[in-house]
Amino acid sequence: MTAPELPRLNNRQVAEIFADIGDLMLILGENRFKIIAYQNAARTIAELNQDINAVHAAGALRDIPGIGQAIAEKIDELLTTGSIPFYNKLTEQVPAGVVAMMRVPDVGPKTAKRLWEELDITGVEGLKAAAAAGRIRELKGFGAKSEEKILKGIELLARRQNDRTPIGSARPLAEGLIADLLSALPPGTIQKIELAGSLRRWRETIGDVDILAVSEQPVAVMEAFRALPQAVDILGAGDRKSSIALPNGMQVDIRVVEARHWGAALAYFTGSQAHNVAVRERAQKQGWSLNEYSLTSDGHPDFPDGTDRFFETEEALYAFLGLDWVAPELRENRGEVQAARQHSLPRLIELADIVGELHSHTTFSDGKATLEEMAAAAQAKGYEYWNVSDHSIGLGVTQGVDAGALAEQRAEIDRLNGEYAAAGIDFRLLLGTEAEVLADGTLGLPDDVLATLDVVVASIHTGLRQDRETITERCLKAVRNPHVDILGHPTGRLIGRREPSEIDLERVLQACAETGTIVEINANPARLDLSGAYARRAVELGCKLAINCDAHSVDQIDLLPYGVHTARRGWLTAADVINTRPLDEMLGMLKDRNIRNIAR
DNA sequence: GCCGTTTTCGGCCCGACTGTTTTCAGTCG
Repeated sequence: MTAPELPRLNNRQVAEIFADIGDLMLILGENRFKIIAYQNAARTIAELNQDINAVHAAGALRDIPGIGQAIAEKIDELLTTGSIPFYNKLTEQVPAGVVAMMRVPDVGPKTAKRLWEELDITGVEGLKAAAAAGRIRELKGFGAKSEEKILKGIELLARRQNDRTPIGSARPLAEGLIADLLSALPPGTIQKIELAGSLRRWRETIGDVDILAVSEQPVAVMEAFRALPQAVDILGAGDRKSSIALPNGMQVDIRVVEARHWGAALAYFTGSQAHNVAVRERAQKQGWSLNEYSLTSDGHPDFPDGTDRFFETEEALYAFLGLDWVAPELRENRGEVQAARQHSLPRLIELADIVGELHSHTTFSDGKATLEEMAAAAQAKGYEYWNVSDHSIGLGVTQGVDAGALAEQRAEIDRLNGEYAAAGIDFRLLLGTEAEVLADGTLGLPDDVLATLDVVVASIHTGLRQDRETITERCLKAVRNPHVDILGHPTGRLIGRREPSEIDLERVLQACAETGTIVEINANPARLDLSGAYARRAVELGCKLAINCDAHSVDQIDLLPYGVHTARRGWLTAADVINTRPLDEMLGMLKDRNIRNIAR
């Protein structure tokens, strides 16, 4: 008798189960360090850049930091039998809706447990009704204000569709807030102000916006902040710390510190929590306790306990602990603290390293600007080369280029390149296409047409719901086509709106490494595809990458920083990215057939 | 439950703010 086929669980689904275990244990009041272990495991699995099933099959679960014997066994149970007895026991003890109540701001495990046990409330709906009916004040330690807070929290929860906001929405909002705050105060009130938290680390989604400032007049800053027109709600109002809610439900926290606290405070509020813990452990070993203001001696042989050391910059703080300064994008406790100690952090790619774009659109397909307008904008931005890569025919939703349109584009590009050359401008247009990878893995244009182009990007836009084997084989077929230079937005995800396809990235990236196909980091903040984590994996497997804006309008050329910071989250250096290279060198890194087309 | 450049046992970050308290527990980041 063979075991019934189990549905395959992806990393996110496995991570959710372990996060749920952590939440259930919180409510049941289990040992907090065990809870932290489950929470860490959940986070690690969610951010893992390899398929958990593959790691499991290879017997390498224990190699994942934060996964020990007990959790490895539970993952094994889950993947081989489809369930975890330990987890089942927990869910039997706590009604399903009780964990969900913890999503309401200010409702934590203790509160949720009391609401359930003492008032028999087992869900957010019941909580809302009880608060509205004034039943919660019956509990010792709760009053009318608690009910108000709960109702407000539920409202806030409903207003934001997702827990986290894509960085592409959050960053402009946050930058606007800072600008408005500065203009609401007399010049000089704020000496320093910076985004901290996940925005400074350039995570792809943002929970809360964290702003850190230095000012001699913290109260004035607090008042101006809470009076901002974007504040639909005041969630906290202290002398040095305040929180507001924005119309989209996003929470913004501001904190004002003294100038001498800046280094420790910026490090503290940039996080991540896991990175902070690792740095703090390092400090402790040296006899220092680290908080958001300073290092305080605690068991240090040379300083009496309680001696403070202040740092005006992060660099000074890290240096004091014997660490190189760690770029915020790396602060996820993925080996960066050890590398900082060994002075082996990579020299990360920077925005200025990018000299060319290899994926862009014009009115020949679904772009908003003409070829000439895009070229002028690109040239004005200082690019050295620019690949025009309109959608090929084959993508149903938009008009695409065929051989005739490509000939037209070639003529226009030749004319413009001639003008640049005559004017002594160091800028070169290339002709390519974003070839549609059709459902069977063939491309939207025939090979003899692709062979005439300078740089071919191949992308999947439709059929993203194909099963894992089908979409992987389809993509592999495109990658193995000798005319395909770049694999565009490999997973097809749209952050917060569409999950990545089920594609087996490990196999695809291996094939890219073998064939010399360049892998794209699509800089559009809705995509960021590959992600930083998978970009790192791609480099580990021997791939080269390209960071592309995929601009459909002149404005979208400005999205490049999202791509560069994503690459930095993947520990990438300029050497890993081909469009940091001068034109000839870049072309030489493509599957080599292109050289003959471009040399003239 | 995890982990090790003092440890295979004994640790595991810490302060601000809030609400309901007369000294603190809960939540959050």
